[in-house]
Amino acid sequence: MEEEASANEFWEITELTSEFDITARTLRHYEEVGLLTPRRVGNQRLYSARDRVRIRLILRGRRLGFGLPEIQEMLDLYDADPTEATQLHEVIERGEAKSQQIEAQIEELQEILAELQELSTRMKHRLAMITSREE
Amino acid sequence: MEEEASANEFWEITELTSEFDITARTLRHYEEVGLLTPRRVGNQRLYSARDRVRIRLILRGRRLGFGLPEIQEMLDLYDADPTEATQLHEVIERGEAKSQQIEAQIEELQEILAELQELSTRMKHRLAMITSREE
DNA sequence: TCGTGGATTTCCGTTTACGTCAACGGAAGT
DNA sequence: ACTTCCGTTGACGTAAACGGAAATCCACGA
Repeated sequence: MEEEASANEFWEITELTSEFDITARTLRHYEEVGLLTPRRVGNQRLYSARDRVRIRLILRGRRLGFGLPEIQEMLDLYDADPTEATQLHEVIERGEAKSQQIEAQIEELQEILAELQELSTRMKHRLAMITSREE
Repeated sequence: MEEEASANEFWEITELTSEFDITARTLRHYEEVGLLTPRRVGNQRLYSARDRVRIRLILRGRRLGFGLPEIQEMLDLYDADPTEATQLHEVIERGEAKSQQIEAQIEELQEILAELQELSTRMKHRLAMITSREE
């Protein structure tokens, strides 16, 4: 009975490094560039649930080849809470721009996928020819 | 009447730089790492139609965030012309592995897309609220 | 009080994918 | 012959995204 109170609201850095399989250096780097802003107790970092969500989003973006500034933009979109109409317009515009970009990206990936699958079926046919001839 | 014969079989480097909007350095770099192997006339590079196809594929891969070694792998798959059954198996395996990886990538992109679109509709609703209240 | 283990800061190193000179070459027009 | 215009080969520079080592800090238990 020492810290069970307030139900694990925060996480230390090493907990997250093992959970997400990244290094502490990486988390500190994300902080350096402004992607994360964990609380401090003394000089020790404590990450909130929101931070964890953001980490998940960042890593997904990285897997997909996005750069950190680009990921920052997308996080900004999620965070946006505009009250004025003009600001709302702006956020909607940027969101739809990103959407279109991602749609294009999906289409290009689907092209590659189709080509790979066609390749695969060609090779399978060829394999069938060979093995039948070899009997 | 000086070079119309054999119908523009090859391209010089600057033709390609303007066509694909990349620098000569980039093309030479792709050659350094083995992605391209243009012919030489003297020490001047001449790119074939096949080279142009590869350049297109390379640039598409780059847009999608793939690294050059990864692009090399995919080009190797397209180039593969295996005759032995074991080699065929290998190519098929690698091709299907890449396919699965790309499918996963597409799914993650679709998640992002869905989130962005949801965000957009939320913002549009909010905008509608505001503007109607302001009349 | 000491040490020990974990966290932090600082700073230099590394990889990838080119950018950017510098120096030179060869063909083409004049 | 001279300039002009690509083109070439080094060789070094650079931005992004961390890696890794060294030195420091610091709470906690024996």
